[in-house]
Amino acid sequence: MPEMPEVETIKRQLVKKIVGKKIKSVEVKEAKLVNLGIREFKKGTAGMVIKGVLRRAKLLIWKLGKVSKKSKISKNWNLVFHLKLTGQVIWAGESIQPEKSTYIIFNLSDGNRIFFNDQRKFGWLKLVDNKDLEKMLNEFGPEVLDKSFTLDKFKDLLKKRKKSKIKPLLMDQGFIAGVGNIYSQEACFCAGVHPERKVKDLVDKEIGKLYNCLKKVLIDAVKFKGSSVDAYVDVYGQKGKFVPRLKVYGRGGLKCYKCRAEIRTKKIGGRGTSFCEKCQR
DNA sequence: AATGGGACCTGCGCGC
DNA sequence: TGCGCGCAGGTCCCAT
Repeated sequence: MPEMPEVETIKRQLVKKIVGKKIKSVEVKEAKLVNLGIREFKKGTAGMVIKGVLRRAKLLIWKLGKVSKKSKISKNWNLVFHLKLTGQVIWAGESIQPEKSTYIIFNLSDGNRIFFNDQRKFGWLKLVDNKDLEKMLNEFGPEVLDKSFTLDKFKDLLKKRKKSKIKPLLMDQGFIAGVGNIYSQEACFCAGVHPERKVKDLVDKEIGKLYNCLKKVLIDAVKFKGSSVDAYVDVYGQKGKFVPRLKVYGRGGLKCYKCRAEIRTKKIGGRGTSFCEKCQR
């Protein structure tokens, strides 16, 4: 399912393909996936130029602008995507056809198209102005790979959440942004920290390890274009290559790569969580 | 403040 | 073969 590395992969690919392109028309086949009425949504997106593509947390953001006759930007909108569990953003040239789960189609004026697919229909697209976008983005904690996210910053944030279990906390988007069920488990394994450890019981050395591991895991996952569990594919329909490198996620009942003990799976904070009881204390 | 449960969806794998 | 069931997970909302 798409977490930061998957959305980042999509963003990087889209930057190369659609920035500067104009949206000629938009088709919406499932009204509940967009925040406005279909007519309004189309009105706000068709005719706009894609000025940029960004990512924040697990959100994909298209900066839209309309160029007036005097070639001044008259209106600025932002199209925000959340892929949730099964959303896909597909770059379709002329030969790739929509499928059952293709609910939104952007027809670009160069003849190419972008599909938004979502087999479970949990994902959404919201057209918002700059002010609403800012409000939306302010709800998130820091980006793990941002240079402002220092070890001291991480420690400060942890001080406010002493009673939390560490693994669900890492998935809390208001705490830090972009980490979901896969990479929180991987970071805990990498740091040798049991996912149910309370923040207040973590010693400095463990916090340091968690900090380094969070970054390492995310950097590596981006490098391998994410993990294709569930429906995730990149803009070209290609699977991410990180799954074979996952150490605990999805490995319940298998042997720990480090100590050969059996990986356990347990519900923690309502989410399936795999870990090695021997390596993670 | 933190946790637990349900809701939203649909495809898949399991057991019979 | 086919059916029904439970499960999966990101996020929000409500309750304890």
